[in-house]
Amino acid sequence: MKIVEKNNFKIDYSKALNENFFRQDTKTVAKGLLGKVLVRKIRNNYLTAKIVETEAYLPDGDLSCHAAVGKTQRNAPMFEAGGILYVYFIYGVHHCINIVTELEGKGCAVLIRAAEPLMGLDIMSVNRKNNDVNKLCKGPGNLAKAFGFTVKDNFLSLCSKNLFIQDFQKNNKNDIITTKRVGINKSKELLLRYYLKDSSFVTNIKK
DNA sequence: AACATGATCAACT
DNA sequence: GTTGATCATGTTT
Repeated sequence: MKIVEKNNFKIDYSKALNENFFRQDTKTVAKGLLGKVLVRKIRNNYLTAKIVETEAYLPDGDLSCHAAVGKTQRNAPMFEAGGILYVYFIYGVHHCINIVTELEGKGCAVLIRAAEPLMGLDIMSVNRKNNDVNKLCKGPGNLAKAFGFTVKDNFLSLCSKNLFIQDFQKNNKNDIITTKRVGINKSKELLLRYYLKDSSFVTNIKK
């Protein structure tokens, strides 16, 4: 396997998170994913980016969670056991990727909202039709587009050599900011958005 | 009718 | 530079 390295990050499948990580409490997973690296291999190329912003969507008391309406064709992946992908299409234009959490039947996930591109920037730029590194994976729609995720990728395992989350940066509690979630109208008062304080790759929210 | 968004453009500091 | 209006567009309710 070709050695690939960038910003002190080196792909190492032995450091991939296993199912047990994703099957924890959703808030724990959402916070825990910050600083870790999303790795996807497509057509023998690696795309990698450090996760800097997430949102939790909870199985109980969260009307904004897609699973709150019960199991449907669209949200079916959310009811599987944690550790797989849930991708949905939104506003007729964008895809958003989520990592399913907790146990089978629960209905919850973590939305990946932004990441710091590390490797495969050339391919991400082509996918995005944009060369601005700062913005390649800024925002859930942009992130999914940079990585080439679509609804066809629903149910994909996040514990495979072609798609996994690699342990990387350790955060202090002070490094993580917690706020209300973005772009929702139900259960909007819940503080379930998390991001790394000093990252310039987090989405800029306008009030 | 609403939607877990983003690009663009006009008008303003 | 920033801010706010507008729009693109498919799927779900």
